Amino acid sequence: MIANFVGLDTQIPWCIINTNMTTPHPSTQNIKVAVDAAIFTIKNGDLCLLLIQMKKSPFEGMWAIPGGLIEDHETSLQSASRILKTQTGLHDVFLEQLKTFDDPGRDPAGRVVSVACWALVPDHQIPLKTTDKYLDVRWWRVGKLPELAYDHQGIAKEAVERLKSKIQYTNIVWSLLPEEFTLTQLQSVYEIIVGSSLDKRNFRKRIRDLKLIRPVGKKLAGAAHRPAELYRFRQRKLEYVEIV
Amino acid sequence: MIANFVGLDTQIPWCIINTNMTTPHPSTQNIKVAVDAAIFTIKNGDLCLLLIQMKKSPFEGMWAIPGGLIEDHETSLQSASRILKTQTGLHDVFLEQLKTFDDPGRDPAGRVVSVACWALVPDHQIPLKTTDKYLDVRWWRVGKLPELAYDHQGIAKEAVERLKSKIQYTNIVWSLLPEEFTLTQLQSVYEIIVGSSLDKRNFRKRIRDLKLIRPVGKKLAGAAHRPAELYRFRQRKLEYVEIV
DNA sequence: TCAAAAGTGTTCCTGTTACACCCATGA
DNA sequence: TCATGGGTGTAACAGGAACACTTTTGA
Repeated sequence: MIANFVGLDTQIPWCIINTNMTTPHPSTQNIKVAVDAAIFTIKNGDLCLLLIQMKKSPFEGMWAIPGGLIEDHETSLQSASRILKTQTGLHDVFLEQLKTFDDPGRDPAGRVVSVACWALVPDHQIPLKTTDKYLDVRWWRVGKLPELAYDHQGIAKEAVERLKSKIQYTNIVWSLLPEEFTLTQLQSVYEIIVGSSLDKRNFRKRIRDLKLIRPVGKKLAGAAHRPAELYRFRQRKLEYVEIV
Repeated sequence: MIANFVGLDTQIPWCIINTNMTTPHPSTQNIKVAVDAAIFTIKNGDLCLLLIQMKKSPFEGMWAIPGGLIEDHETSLQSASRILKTQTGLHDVFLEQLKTFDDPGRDPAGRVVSVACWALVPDHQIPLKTTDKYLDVRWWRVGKLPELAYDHQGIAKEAVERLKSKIQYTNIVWSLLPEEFTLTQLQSVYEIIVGSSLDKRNFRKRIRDLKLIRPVGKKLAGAAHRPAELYRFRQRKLEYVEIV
């Protein structure tokens, strides 16, 4: 099959990265491990990211993605879950690892490797909790983020990309919606995230075929028009869309 | 648009994860940061993973994905690149972050968070380098891996999944092939990774449309049949397939 | 002249896109 | 009765899948 491959070029190897060939097992390693949690929601028709305003120098007054050092006994996801609960009071939402940010210069205070996680929470009325560690906590429209501390601009960018991509082949939007919702609400969430409008009939056909949601049997009355059927996700946990 | 969302259910929150609400900023954190590098190649028609045989207790004699603590001044990718060069002598290949493995119990010797990376290298004749740190180094067929140390079975599994998925929408196979290759070799690599055979005419049509490769203008003679045209990738770096 | 792999187009089918009208309700 | 958003089907199109024979070489 793959038998007659041409041999590898005999070019002289050169090194892209200025590697230091000392032993990779220093007895004392001076690196801290943190978590940053990019928490998204949809508010008033916009995708929003939760940011905290920093109290401590050198980023005093600047906005940042909430985070902190992980504890010796917890995983990064548990740590992110803790941050999520502290800031929003929410739990049991979509939350996963994004990427680890480990540029040696990313934190001016010292070497900190950060495992970035991201989460999706439904729009909710519970007020955000300002702790004494921060000056303020707020939802910011993803399209109009302020300048961010550390390398958090990069984290935000990658998280948004992941969201846009993952919404296409999974059921993660369950975590942005209330338990019961209408098809119009569902479509609206997709439109906000992908950033363009979708055809109503095609959208409904596709959603029906995916079998991720089921009708509840109730209608949402109270508006001056035909009441909408309510739906629920079959699973409120990550499912991949079946590619038949 | 998204204005008339139903309010969030008033169910009583319960906690999935047994979070410990002590301060997330312990002054002394006792966690080490490592890198593990899952290095793949294709040998004799099989997808293979590079494993080292461990010297140290408690995994003495067991096979593992090569890795080590990262140094204070380097990123995880630089660290992985160093490992890659040490083991294979290669450089300038596809290498990216996979996921961070951080279960507190994953290393019996203490808390080690590992940033797993993965790489693809072309089949090459350069012998693998056994250092005095390991008993042995070998390529193992991915379908027949031995029992692995730590949580390396999980790393291997996720890396293979990522490879199978990423081959579909990027040009990463450039890193598994010599600089010049035939369309049959290219198809063979795809077949080995996806695990099923592909139609020759459809494959060539698709590859032609993707415009990732270009003919070199040479033919590979020497076999008792019509000589095959040689091709090169336009870019020997990550490109995403254009979805027209 | 034979064996072996290289190379090349067309038809069919399936899934995606485009598109317009009636329905149920509250005011 | 009117304004508002909810709800529904079909026809055209495009991209993917199935499929077989001729070419070029070395032995």
